[in-house]
Amino acid sequence: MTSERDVTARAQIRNCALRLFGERGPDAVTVRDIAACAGVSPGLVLHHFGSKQGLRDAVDAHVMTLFDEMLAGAIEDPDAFASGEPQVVKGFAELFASQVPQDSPIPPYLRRLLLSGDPVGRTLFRQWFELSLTAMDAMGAGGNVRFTPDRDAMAAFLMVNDLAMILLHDHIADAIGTDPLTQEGMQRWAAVAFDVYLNGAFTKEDS
Amino acid sequence: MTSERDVTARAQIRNCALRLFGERGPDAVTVRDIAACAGVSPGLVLHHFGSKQGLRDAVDAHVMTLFDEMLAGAIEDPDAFASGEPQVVKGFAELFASQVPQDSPIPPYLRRLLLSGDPVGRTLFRQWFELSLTAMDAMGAGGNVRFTPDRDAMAAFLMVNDLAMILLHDHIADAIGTDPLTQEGMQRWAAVAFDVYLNGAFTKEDS
DNA sequence: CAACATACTGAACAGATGTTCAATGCGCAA
DNA sequence: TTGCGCATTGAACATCTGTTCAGTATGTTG
Repeated sequence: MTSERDVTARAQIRNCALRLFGERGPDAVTVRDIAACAGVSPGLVLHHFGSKQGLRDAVDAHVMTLFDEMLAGAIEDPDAFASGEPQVVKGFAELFASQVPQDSPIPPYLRRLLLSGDPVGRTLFRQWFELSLTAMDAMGAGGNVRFTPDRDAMAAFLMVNDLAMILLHDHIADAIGTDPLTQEGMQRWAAVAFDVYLNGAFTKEDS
Repeated sequence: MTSERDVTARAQIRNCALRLFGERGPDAVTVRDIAACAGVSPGLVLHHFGSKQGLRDAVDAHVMTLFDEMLAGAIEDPDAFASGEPQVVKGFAELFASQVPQDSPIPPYLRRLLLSGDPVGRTLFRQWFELSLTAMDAMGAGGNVRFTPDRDAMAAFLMVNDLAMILLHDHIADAIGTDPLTQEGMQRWAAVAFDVYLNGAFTKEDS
């Protein structure tokens, strides 16, 4: 009897919570809001998830699963890793642009996850940072990335630059007039990033 | 009769709201929380600011004023702008590290401002972006920054990389083991940024 | 058919929250 | 002193919110 799609009411509730939590923040969303969005009674939300906190945990777990699948799919993809291309540039940002639909609730939720200070976000960042380290090492072994004395800081720098595009993407779209999470916007952004990472941003007056 | 410092109760309330809003988000902070933090009664909060929304607006306005002063001071400072040094690198991030105390409530609040999607954050970003554009132009005229076909995207890229360090600074501190908003952490971070912006991050195999 | 498990509803409740308001204290001018 | 204006309090109120629960429907198993 679900109106929208052929998904269980439980999944419907979880999806609504994911979207609303991302848009307004969990504290500004009531159980009744979620129930109304999912077209069910408030009681059913608690019936399936025990409590609002339980629902938050379930949404967190679901998002982590989605990310895991996304990364796993990307790693298995022969075109993505271990090729001759510089991988940190077309890292998370391009992965997002290719895998995540236009109006996906994931980016807003990711924003909250990384900036709310909760342990789930910390775990996620840590996980991605480890991945960035190994990716950079692989690129270094392939001769694509310069040697640097501060390996950790360099990996963090490149990764954070990448993440920033996702976190600030609305502002960037406002500023440069193109949404960097669309295909063409990503090309424009990647062009600049590639240029800087290849040639730097400053002139060398001494060379 | 204020216990903490020699500030008016009104300012005390505003400061507490700023700190608590930044830490937990406005929706998770009650009027009673703020009153307790400021050592006053809940009624006084509403007496001074009309409503909770009024207090939020007042905090926003206060933060905007602080940023204006910070930027105005930096622009007037002969050592900061219009020198021969590359300015976008030691832009907002270093400005923050030098002007903002260790446990300042500003960074957490700035995070919420930029990522909550409200118009104040949008204004702030826009404002800083315009500043970045003029700064980059000045550097270009001075011969410090390379010519680039996509001026807007380049300025946005450099600025966003800088902002990211502030937004993600807890995560970065976790990952690399040094807080990039301290003096030594900033030096480490700036070293990497300077290196990349001067020499790039990739090797050129064709040169 | 009967018994049961499960999905689901909607009313009800206790506590929290934003807000109002009458009352109090206090400094200051007349 | 008297009176006025402002800061401040704390109780009270209406509403909202998370949660509980008794009850209904439906499909499944014996």
